[in-house]
Amino acid sequence: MSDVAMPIGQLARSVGCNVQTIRYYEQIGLLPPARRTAGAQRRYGAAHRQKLTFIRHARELGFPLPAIRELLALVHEQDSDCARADGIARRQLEAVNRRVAMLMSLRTELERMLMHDHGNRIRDCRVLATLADHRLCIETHHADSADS
Amino acid sequence: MSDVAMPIGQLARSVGCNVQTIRYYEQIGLLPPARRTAGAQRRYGAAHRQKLTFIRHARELGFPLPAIRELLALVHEQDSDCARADGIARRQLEAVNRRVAMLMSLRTELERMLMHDHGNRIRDCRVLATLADHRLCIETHHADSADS
DNA sequence: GCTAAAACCTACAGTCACTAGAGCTTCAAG
DNA sequence: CTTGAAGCTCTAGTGACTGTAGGTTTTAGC
Repeated sequence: MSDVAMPIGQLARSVGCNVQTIRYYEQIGLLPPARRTAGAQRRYGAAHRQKLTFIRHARELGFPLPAIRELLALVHEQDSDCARADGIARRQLEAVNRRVAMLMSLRTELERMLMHDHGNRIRDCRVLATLADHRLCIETHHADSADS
Repeated sequence: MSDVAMPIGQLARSVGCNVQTIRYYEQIGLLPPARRTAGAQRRYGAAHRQKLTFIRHARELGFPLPAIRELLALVHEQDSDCARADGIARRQLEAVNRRVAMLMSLRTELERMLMHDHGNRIRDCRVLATLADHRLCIETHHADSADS
């Protein structure tokens, strides 16, 4: 894995994403354009790999691309205030908390559906009955924009 | 909320989704086409509302539309086996479990990032440092197809 | 130097489950 | 009969990629 003049496929393997994703990031301006060989193939160095690692890690943590763009910009303002990065992370944490809470209640509901399903004919199927009638739910689990 | 000859907006309000969504469901064949007035406006009855309620509830529980299509088909086979509906719900439960597990570890990671952030200049920012270097994470939190 | 295969390139379409908008028509109340 | 809300179709856009077609470049072996 030589850092110097890496082709795109090698970079992709080394950070664990796929090739199209890298080209996509370049296309939307998240990654700076790579330098090219005479035959117009992309070649990457250490700087690009670091940036891509940062992006992929943030994506794994669920940050949306606009937030990542902002975070990347912050990295370059070494002397500016950290509060903005903290704010972005905090908002992300809140979003994660909302999603966890909702998923937990969905899980409860699904487990309840499955546990109480004693009929083996459709007409006695608790799963289908529950889906057909919201009143059979204990908890409320309304998606409030925390779906994605 | 008279059940007879409801226009689309009223149906939408009564199940808590929006109008375009209903038209979309009809377009992709998830809801049967509504009957129309002379002026080609859709009018719905109780059967449509029940079906739509079922669909929306399943969506709130995170079922993807193809799974819902299958569940809807099962409802009409009153005498067939319940196992298929159970299987669908069980797969959905597993997906929810995977997502919860991942989100919990993301939350831990985000909390850790925020808790340890004592520098107020970017160069000491734990949030940015963690994103830049995966080795600063305790837990692994790699998204394995449980992202959406 | 030559060949073959792997890897690369661009450009565009598709995914999922909607959402938004333009531009027009119909309905229901007064 | 008028008016304004609500309806209609059609098309495009969202986010974050993924997949495909059809062509070019690179690289390894001989």
